[in-house]
Amino acid sequence: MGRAIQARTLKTRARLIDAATELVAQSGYEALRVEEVVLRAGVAKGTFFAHFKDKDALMDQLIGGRLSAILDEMDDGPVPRSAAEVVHAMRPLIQFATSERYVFDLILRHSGAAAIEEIGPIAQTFLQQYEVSLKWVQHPDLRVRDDIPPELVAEGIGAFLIQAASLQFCALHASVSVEERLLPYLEAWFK
Amino acid sequence: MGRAIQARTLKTRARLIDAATELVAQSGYEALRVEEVVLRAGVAKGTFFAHFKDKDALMDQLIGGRLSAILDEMDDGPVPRSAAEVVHAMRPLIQFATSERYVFDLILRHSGAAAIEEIGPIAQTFLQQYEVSLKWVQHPDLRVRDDIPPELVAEGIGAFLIQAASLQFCALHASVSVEERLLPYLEAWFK
DNA sequence: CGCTTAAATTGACCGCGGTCAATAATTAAT
DNA sequence: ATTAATTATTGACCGCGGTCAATTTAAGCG
Repeated sequence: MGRAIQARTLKTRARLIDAATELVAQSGYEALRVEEVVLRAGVAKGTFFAHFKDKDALMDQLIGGRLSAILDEMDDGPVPRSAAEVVHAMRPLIQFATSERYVFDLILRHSGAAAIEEIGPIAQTFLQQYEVSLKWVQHPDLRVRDDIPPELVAEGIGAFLIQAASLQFCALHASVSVEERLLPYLEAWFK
Repeated sequence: MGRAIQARTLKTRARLIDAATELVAQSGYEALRVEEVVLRAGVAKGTFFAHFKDKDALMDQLIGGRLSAILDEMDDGPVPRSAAEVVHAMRPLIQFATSERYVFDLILRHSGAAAIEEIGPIAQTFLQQYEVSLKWVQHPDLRVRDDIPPELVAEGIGAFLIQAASLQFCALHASVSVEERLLPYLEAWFK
């Protein structure tokens, strides 16, 4: 057993995250530089890497936090009653995930974890999305096909979310909005 | 109007690609270093970037080439007659795409193009996959649901391929093989 | 052949993520 | 308080992708 975490450690960690959050608010995720974070936080570069395995680990936390908050709001809201309402309810999620190409790529890259103990904030949100979707799909107000198990439908919604979002960045499909693209996919699950 | 391309240019380009291909065969895609490629090709570092916009552009070509060759073979083979046969026919594609985490991430990152004139080799293969899938789905031997348009089913197969492949890298789902995971998704499209 | 002009090549240099041995600050025990 | 053992912090340094002004090579022309 090691010792308890020092108060200093938590303070430094908070300063790093605050600095990063401010910089992201200013110039977005892609433009974030570790050197600028430590400069603003008033610590040395090495300190950053004592707190985060790498730059991606910080991003995982920042972006995972936002995603989780959005999913919490989705979960608190009313259960959608049609494919169109599902798409509408998922708008904030898609909006954020596709706000920057860099963000979307990072989400994909962190969607799975190599080991159970390594599951990070973003990977968590994929489970969260599955659970919210499953809850909706199992609700009687939402009339889903009864010849496909609800678990599969919930997983399928996740797959289509990714598909719709990734097509967002594709010039061939840029004319159609994410919502319009997602709708026909989802309608295939409904009766 | 510029001048014609020099023979020297083509030779240098070929030497770079050959060197890269050999190095990948030796140690995989992730371990590839631009410095090693130019060393083996016998050119300066700057020359590499005169031929490829960045390292990713080389990877796009190497990986896109392999994917395209695999899809050509899929297209030449017989049309699968069931969900299980579809999964089996797609095995080589999944196999290669999930051979390295780095490869899969790169494929995702290049799946869409920011502008029409920028569509690279990997983005091309997504169209190719769609066309092969559509051909299968429209073939009378494969009995697909008739209440969903074939174009949507073809797109859906692409989405499920990505989903199944990405779960491959997730510890929570590592026990199930990609083929086993893909099958129930596809069966939802069949009658 | 020279001469001009465009294209290809070079390698020193930069930006930035990430490492690590040395140092400083904390804690626990005597 | 003093000491010993942990933990946190530091910043010089490295690896590697990518840039660019300078140089070399080749193509087009009289």
